[in-house]
Amino acid sequence: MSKGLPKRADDYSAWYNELVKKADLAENSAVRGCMVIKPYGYSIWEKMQAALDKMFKETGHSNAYFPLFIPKSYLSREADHVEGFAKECAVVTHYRLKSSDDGKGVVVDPDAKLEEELIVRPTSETIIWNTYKNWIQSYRDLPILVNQWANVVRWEMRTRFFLRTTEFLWQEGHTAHITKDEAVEETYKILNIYAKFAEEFMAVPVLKGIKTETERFAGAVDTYSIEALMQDGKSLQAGTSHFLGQNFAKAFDVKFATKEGGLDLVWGTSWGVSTRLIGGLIMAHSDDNGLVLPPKLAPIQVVIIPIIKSKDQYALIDEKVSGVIQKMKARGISVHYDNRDTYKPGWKFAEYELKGVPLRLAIGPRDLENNTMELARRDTLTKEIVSMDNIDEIVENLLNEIQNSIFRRAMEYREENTREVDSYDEFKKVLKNKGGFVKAHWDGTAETEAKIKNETKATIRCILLDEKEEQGNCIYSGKPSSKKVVFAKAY
RNA sequence: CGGGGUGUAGCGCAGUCCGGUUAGCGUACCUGCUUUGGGAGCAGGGGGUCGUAGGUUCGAAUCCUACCACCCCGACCA
Repeated sequence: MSKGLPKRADDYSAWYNELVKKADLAENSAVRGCMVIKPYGYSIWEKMQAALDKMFKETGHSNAYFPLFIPKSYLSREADHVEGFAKECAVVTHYRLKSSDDGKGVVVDPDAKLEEELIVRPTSETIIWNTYKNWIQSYRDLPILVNQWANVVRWEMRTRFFLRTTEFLWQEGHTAHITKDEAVEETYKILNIYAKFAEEFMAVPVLKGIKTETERFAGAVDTYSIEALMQDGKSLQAGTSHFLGQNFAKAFDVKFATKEGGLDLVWGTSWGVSTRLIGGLIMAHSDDNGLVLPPKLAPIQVVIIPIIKSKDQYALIDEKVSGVIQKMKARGISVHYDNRDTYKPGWKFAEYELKGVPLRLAIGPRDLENNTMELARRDTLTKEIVSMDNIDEIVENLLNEIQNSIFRRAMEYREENTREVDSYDEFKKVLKNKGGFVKAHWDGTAETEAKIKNETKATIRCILLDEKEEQGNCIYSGKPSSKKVVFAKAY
């Protein structure tokens, strides 16, 4: 048990907050609602970025960068869009400070008022479509497949590390296409990339589905999402992909000359995942001892800890370890040798468990005699003695095994916590006692959705893309329904 | 923005009700020695605008007033 880390069963929320801080992922900053992502946490983000960026590039996308500031008037060009974001925008009104009259500080210079206020981007559709207007004249300019890695600001009432902060980091893709079909296909393509990333790298199983009108992105025609189940039975929207139709093309007058000599509006998509994924990663796998990280995203995959009885053993252990490190590095394994003599082995064991390092190797006098090392798995907390000769191979295989194993465990958890219900009583009972995903018939109206939300806190997370047709009746209104939808309490 | 709570050493807290030595404890930090296969032991040491500003008093962490910040629960949201 980690020192001072609350238990999940006692207080899930406190467990999460303390874990983020104790594992050195992030801390609160002097700025309300904004966090400092510390080096260990940021290196997880860098691993995520690297994997996603590669997948985007492989599917023909390029990175670019658009301004942090958006003229206020741009935001209101698309009616739904501005309505969706207006309540959470930071606004820049002035461009200069001056010394205050008492000489002790600075004040906003009233003479430096901006003619048009600037919005700190909550998302970049407007500035980007305003730019695309200039990039697109002909069908020959299409498609445009651009992504940007950026920060955005959404002024939130209440914030939580990674899951919801005022400023956060993300990638936002913005594409423009000749045809509707091509744009829709792009939307699905990205959704599949997100799902693949979540499952193969994060080891988090996700549902792929389409959002209801209520949950749809402001300005989109359709919003698709991946939804992941956390250990407390709540769902996390982990990524979204939007089919924008011609909404932003209309708002910003983005037209192209067709092959046939006509003039058509461009079709668009946008899609994003954020540092929220780190929150999901933590909540999906970690336990009362600390983080459990999947090897593919762990900043350190293997830590080696020497155990020394007398100082003259250092040299011998260092020599043995350096050979092991060379072999592992040759296989592309990231390994850290912690030979600090300022901490005891037991302290280090606990520390690296807290930080979720997937594998730990210990080497002491007994191992020197036997040419072995002690190998400990973070996910199962099991230990075994292995030979040093082929340790690189053992470690490589075991890292793969851990990656698969924690995915299987998360998948089993999700399966155990996905239930189908046919009555509202049953629905409420499951949500109250167990949580998780609850599949039920819904009449398709926003009114019913809102009432269920008010009464149970559960929302429709998505309608699964591969949901089977099945005649039934809405659990709330009794009206006919052709498909079940997925409900859950959500972050 | 409503309701509740908390501000005292890097972190976690006691002391506040009922004003009175030099503001204390745990942990972390520094030095030394002994230690090292699951968060070491002993000894010594450093570190404080008691959230801010005003007031009451011979005397304020403690009482009064105002303000500020943060946390939790709601409403809003990736």
